[in-house]
Amino acid sequence: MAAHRRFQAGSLIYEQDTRIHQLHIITRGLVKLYHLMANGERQIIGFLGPGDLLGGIKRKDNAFCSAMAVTEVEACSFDRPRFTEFVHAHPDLCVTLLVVASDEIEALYEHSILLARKKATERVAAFLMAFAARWPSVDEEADSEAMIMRMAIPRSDIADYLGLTNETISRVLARLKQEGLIEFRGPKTIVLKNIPALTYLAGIEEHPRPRMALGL
Amino acid sequence: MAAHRRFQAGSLIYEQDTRIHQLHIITRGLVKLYHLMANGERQIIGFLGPGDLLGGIKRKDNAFCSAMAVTEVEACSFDRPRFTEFVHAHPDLCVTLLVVASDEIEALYEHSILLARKKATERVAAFLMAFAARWPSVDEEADSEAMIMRMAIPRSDIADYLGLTNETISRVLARLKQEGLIEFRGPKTIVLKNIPALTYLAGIEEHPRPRMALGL
DNA sequence: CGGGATGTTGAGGCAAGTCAATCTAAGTGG
DNA sequence: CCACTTAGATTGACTTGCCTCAACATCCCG
Repeated sequence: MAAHRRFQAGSLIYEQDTRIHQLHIITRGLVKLYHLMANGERQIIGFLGPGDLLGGIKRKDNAFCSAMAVTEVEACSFDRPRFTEFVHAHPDLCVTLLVVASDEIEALYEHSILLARKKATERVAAFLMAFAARWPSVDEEADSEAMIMRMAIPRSDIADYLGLTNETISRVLARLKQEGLIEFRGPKTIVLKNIPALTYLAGIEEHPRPRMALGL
Repeated sequence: MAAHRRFQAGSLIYEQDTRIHQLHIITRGLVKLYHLMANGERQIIGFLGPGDLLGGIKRKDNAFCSAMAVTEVEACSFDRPRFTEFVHAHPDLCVTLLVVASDEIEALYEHSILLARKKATERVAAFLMAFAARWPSVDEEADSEAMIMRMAIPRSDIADYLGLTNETISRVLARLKQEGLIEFRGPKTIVLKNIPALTYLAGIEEHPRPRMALGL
């Protein structure tokens, strides 16, 4: 029923406005979901990683977003009709998926607030904390509370996710570095030196519990 | 199992960070869902009307948003534990709810794009069209393609929903009026005179099909 | 017919966007 | 292994759309 699939970095898993044939449970790597607008602008809707469910449960067959592998990705893939069948046959699974979906809705509420009301600095801080919490890519620094984080994604992806531009991301990161909250080991590796301060900047009321994310 | 309830305009149905006891299917009126931030800013997450499901299906018992009746509201209300039981016992209902939830997620994707990328004019145009489509409050104008719309909500609610300020809403509406796309019959009643132009301004790719919305 | 809530309009400021010029890092082929 | 190449990142100067603050107008309800 399920097949193991592999996508190389940069490859499209499915494309906006085309039919989705499969549903994937990601086992390795990072996926970005994005939507292209008529004018060519791109909005990144979310990122998915190991344990997350992609290409979901929806009425329409056509994708609202494109899904692209950021790093190399491995997934366990199901044909949609067979999965739908399976869900119908297993009520408990269906209830579980409903809870996952409601968690996703709540996460989107929070992201709406970020996009609608937060300033660039707050957005970037929130992103760093959320990313670190969800994908603790590299281990903690030996001596301190710091955390070393490998960012697979380029600045422009962060920008398109946060509703900013890559220039603004650069400037904000530069300022955070200057203030001693973060540090670089090359542009893709960031050391979070002062996590409480970043959390405060992010304006986070509550620490996000780990959850299974869901992408359509 | 279910009880008919009535909420007067302006009353809280439930409050952010408090326990939700009931779940409501709205039968009349308009509800707004909003979240207050630490600094006192308010973001309106969505509006719900007849047929929509409020106070839902979620892991946590605590509400992320407050829900407030905008107009007088009538609803069919269920105790949460009993509803959960009922869902477990009726797999088909569960599948239906899953589809509703996925529609909601897709709608939130679109709203994220609006908040992240659209300009004030586009946001307002999109809001007018969406509001008119979802709650065709008053009939079409006899002679033309125009549509008369009664807006129960104040400018500040539109602003907080679109991530703008009430001043900006006023200015944009003034400009749309000046350009002949809309017209006023008092500040709460708007005539949509040129729907194609508004749709174009909104940058909508696809007309939203009617759907059941869901609020947490 | 007041008076508070809501809506409109104007002037000025600022955060982030835009455009453009480097700078750097990570490959790539000789 | 090193020069070359190119995509990505940074930094600076300038612009702009929306916010802020403030004054005024209008609506609605007793």
